[in-house]
Amino acid sequence: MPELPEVETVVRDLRPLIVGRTITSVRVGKHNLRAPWQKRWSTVLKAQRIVTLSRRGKWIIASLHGGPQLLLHLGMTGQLTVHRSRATLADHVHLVYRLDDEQELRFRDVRRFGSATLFDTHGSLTDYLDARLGPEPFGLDAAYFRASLRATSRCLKAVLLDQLVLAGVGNIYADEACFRARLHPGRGANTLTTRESDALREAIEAVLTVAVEGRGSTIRDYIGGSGLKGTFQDEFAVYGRTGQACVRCATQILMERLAGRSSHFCPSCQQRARRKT
DNA sequence: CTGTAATCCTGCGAGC
DNA sequence: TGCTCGCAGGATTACA
Repeated sequence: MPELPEVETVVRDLRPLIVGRTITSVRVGKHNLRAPWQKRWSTVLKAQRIVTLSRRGKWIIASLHGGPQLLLHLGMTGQLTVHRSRATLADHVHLVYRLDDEQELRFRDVRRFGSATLFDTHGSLTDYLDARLGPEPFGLDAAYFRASLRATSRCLKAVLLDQLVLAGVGNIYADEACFRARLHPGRGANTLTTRESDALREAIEAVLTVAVEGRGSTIRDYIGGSGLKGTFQDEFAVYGRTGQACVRCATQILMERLAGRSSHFCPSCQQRARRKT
């Protein structure tokens, strides 16, 4: 599923297509997403102009003129794309927002782990996200990140996936960041030196930046808001490359289950303990 | 506080 | 061809 670079791409793609448009009607499919769609939300949204579209972590926020905010999460297989109203409806489309220009914003999600929720007042959405998300990874405060790592014995992989520590990193970019920082994802977070912690923070920012530039990664389902696939999957150093040669030293990439997720790393470049020479 | 597993779903590839 | 199994970009909860 979409992690920060994919969600950012969706938002950037959709902005010119839907900001300034007015929702004329909402259609709901027969299956619920993660959060059941409340009937009254359709009424609230009707005749509302979309004023801004933004991203926070892996969440998408559409702010409407009257004040309500639509909060969307793509889960593992969510797709958010604009189509002409007359275009045929694909399978697994669960929400359709008709716009005032003969177009529709469609939320397709095969596995239905995604969600769409409406918040009536600005405050409640902020509270909802603040309770779940730490700071954005770009321009992250170095002291904060060091302190966050020092404060826990959990392994790096678990910490990077923890949205309260850092918002937006998922399974792919956690592995890619660890590789770039030459750190084993199983390392205890509180065993890192200051230098290592800083290297990891920089690696996260670097990999996310390049991934955004590449419009994210498409492994199977992901597409941007314009329907285009991402390209960063072609630049993976470790993710999904189990058994293949490390791009840096040619050692075979290993896969290990950490924090309940497949974790890929080079056993030579990313050693769990410092090598005794 | 940790880690682990299960839950919500559908689809796809591997192996038999 | 068809079956079963395991696995998949996430978030949340229960439990040892």
